[in-house]
Amino acid sequence: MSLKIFNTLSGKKEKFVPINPDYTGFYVCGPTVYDYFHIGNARPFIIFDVIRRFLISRGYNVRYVMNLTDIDDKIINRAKDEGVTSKEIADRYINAFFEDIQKLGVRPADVYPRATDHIEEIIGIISSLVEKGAAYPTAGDVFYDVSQFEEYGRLSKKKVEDLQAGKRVAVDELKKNPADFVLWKKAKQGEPSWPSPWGNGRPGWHIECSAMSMKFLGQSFDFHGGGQDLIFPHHENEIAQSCASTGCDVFAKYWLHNGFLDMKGEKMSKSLGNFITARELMELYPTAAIRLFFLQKHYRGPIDFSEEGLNAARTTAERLSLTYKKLMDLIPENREEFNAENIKNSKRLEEFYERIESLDGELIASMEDDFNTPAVIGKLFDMVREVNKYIDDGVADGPEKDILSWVQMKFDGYDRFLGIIDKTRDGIDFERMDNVMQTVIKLRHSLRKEKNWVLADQLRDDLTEAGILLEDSASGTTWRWRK
RNA sequence: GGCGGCGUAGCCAAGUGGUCAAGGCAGAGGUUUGCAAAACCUCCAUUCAUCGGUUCAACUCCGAUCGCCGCCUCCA
Repeated sequence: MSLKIFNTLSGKKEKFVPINPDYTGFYVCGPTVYDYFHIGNARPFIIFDVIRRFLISRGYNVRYVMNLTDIDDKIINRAKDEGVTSKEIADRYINAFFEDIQKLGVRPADVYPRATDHIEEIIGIISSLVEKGAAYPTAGDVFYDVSQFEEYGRLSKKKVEDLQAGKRVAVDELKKNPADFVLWKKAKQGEPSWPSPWGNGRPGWHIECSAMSMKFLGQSFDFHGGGQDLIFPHHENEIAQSCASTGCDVFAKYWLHNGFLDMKGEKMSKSLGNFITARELMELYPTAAIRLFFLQKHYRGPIDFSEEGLNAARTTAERLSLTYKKLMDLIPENREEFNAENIKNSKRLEEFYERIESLDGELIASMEDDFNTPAVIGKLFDMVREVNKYIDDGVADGPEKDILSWVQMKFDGYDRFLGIIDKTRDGIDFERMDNVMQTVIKLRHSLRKEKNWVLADQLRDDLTEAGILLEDSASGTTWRWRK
């Protein structure tokens, strides 16, 4: 099987053919750091990280870059409101960003370039565009001349003449063409600015991504990801700037765009005010549930945010984690290397092995088909049922347990890119807690031996109140946190 | 006005031109259990927005209609 990816540029699924054999370049549009990011913003952070981790697990050497936009109108306005510098605002929310993505189980990018650290590169690109006649300076501003770029509109499938320019926002009268966009903005009084050949000013929004992606990944690279709302104008403009300046045909080869998170049928956004921040949501739901909530839906489709959906995802995540914990508990400390030869004389083991092996193939195939995580999760739950059934039927020492360590390795493999199995013990010193609980369980065991059901039940009920669930089974009593 | 997307069971959500369609949540019954929990088994869409067309065969292809959403302005 080979990896197929839906490319916005062609509007079709395409086979993945890396540009460079040594590494795979992946650029994702990161946050503008003027506030905490909301749960809709979190979607690309999660999904593109999952895609990147899957690529890594398939053996690609991925170089993953996410920019931090640390200079723009919103940051400047916020700084004015609070009476602090733009840099203070940016630093504050960059720190918050790192805290939040870590809690969301998102692996850090390899590089997080900041716009303000790349003014020199940005000016370099603008200069070359001006030299080539692709951009024109006016009184302190520099605009990109859309009419000079034939391919303009290819990504978004828009024609410049069909755009309703000025319908909602007045067109800057300095522009030759309403679709032209600003590369360099003339400094206004009291705003942060940098010197340039066109006077003091600051970069426009789109140019930083061209500058930083090409600096870290080269003129042509494999993947460029972002939200669907960035297709136009942001990504269209990035292509125009980059290709006009370097003369290369391909800027990013595959363009990936995630769908939106809706709130009651409407896009969640800061401007509509219908948002909930990621950090607020993480107070209410475990990370695994939030990730599952996103991954149970294909990344290109819309998701409707709902409490019911999140609650369902929480129950689902718990089911998965419980099975994983069962595996862990059954596998001996000094596990034997699983050898498929050892199961040849057991029909039961052979069947189990083949069933898991076959589901494994289907799971990976689904992931390779444009990262179909909902189908992947479906296969994973087929496995969960197989494993639970297998365990329910009883597991003896030896090959019967060894095969479970093989299954656990499979699960670990999937979770290296999905990140939906809760393996944590909520930060509590689990060793000690477990020692205490073993004492309690022993005590209750003697009560049950005496058939003192009243006390035994009360002990269990009280523990449930305290947030700890006791579960009795033929092989003994186990405990877990109540969610 | 232009462009793009979506409409599958109570809810969420995959999928295929040809055994009347994965998985999850919720629900019903059962097995197991001292009870509980977990787990397992069974049931839960003759139907895939509507109407036409192509085809031996469509939910899957084409057209139209209705409904919803997004982009064309900052936006993940």
